[in-house]
Amino acid sequence: VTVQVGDVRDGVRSRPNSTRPIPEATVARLTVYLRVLDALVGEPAGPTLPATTISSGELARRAGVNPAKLRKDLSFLGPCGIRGVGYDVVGLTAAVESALGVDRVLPVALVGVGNLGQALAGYAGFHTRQFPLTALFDSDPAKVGCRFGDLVVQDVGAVAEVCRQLGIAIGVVAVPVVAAQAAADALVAAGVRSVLNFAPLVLQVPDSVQVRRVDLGSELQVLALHHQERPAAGEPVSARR
Amino acid sequence: VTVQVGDVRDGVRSRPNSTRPIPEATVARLTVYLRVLDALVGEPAGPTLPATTISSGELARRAGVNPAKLRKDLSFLGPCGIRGVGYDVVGLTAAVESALGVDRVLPVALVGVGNLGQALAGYAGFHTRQFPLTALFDSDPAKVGCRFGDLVVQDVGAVAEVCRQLGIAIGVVAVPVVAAQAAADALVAAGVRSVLNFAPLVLQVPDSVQVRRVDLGSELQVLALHHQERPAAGEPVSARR
DNA sequence: GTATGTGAATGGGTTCACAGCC
DNA sequence: GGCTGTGAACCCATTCACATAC
Repeated sequence: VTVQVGDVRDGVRSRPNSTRPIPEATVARLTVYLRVLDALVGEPAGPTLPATTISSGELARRAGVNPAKLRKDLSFLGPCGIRGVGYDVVGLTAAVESALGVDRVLPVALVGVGNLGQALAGYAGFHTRQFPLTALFDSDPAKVGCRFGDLVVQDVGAVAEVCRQLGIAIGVVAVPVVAAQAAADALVAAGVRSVLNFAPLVLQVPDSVQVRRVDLGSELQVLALHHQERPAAGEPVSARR
Repeated sequence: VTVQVGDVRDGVRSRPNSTRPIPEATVARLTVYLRVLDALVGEPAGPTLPATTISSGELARRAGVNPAKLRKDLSFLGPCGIRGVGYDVVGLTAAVESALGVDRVLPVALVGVGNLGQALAGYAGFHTRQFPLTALFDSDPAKVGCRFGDLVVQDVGAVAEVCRQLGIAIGVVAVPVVAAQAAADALVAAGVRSVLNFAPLVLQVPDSVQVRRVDLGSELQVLALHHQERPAAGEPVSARR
């Protein structure tokens, strides 16, 4: 099943597509469900059989979401469960993978092989079949030429040319703040249209390029705000009404 | 980026008296505005004066959002601009900081000092005045006892006791998947009510604990899905300014 | 004239509740 | 009996447009 999502950005709305578009928020959660499903098949399956099927309630619990929300999310893939029973684990996994388009191979380039860059390179979920890490760049002459795994670090000045040659689809920016915009510019010049930015600033890119930000500081601050609003630890939340 | 488990359903509602509740989505963007504002004061200010004031349009452009959205967001802080002029940079900075409660000091503990953990420890925005990195833990006997900066790595078995003693408010989980749930359990046992999780799985915690997930794999997959939906690079790379 | 602040309108996402199927 | 799938209601969030203030 090839699910196609409508253009999110342009004002060309009101285009009742043949296939329903998958909402933004649902896409984000589908990746979570996939994580949970993958973990499921790896499980010893406990006392029972290898748990060939799972209910929306159980899957929702493991994914940390509301069961109704989960069912609604999965409904965008078309009917993929069995009423009165649940979802077939391998079948559902396949359906979600298909919706997310895991068959597409998107070569990744990493700009910045400092602490963070090296950590990312070794991170589980990176360097998979879908996202082969294909090029490394750094501006530090001491790092250029070094090998990490089977890749050699190249100078950041070569980003545009090399990425274009290798057909890089996704660029990961893991350089210090001061170098981040230049790195993004180089990726854009190379025709990269998807960027994952770990530097704590907002990259300026053309509309045709999508950027996702991962910002530790922001995450901490959001946690902090909720922290002080929560009731002190210890007692049930129902304490004060 | 943000999957949050736990009780967030009515946001900031529990405080009828003080400021109006700030919507979830707005809080996330306030941290971005703060980033942009901080970058502004550090700027040489170009040909003009040190730019003591800034318009919603300019600030929105730098933050990558719609001007109307930005004004609506700021309106939750109460009137803080000057009509016909714009926002005073230092005044606005103070207002946003106040809304985010940057005066609250929340000690942070880091569980897992592998590649990722070390990268995080050195990350800008970590180890600030608001979020002092106060304890390090790892399960690897080779790492226990090592010093990073002015901290000594302790065994992960000591998490509960040490975190409680130090009054740790936020725990960061940067261990491999297999060890993540145990790490979270230890943090929860220590009374930590806010967790930032970098392991690619959904942590199971009580409702009284909030978790934010940062998952590289999920980010890549979301990028990937949008990637294939976008039109191939066709339009001119119009100036980003 | 210019730019903020904000009700009102619009759109998207979540939750509910129940119909439909096993 | 149990569980999925989904319209409908509800709620949050974005955008619009203009009154308001400088």
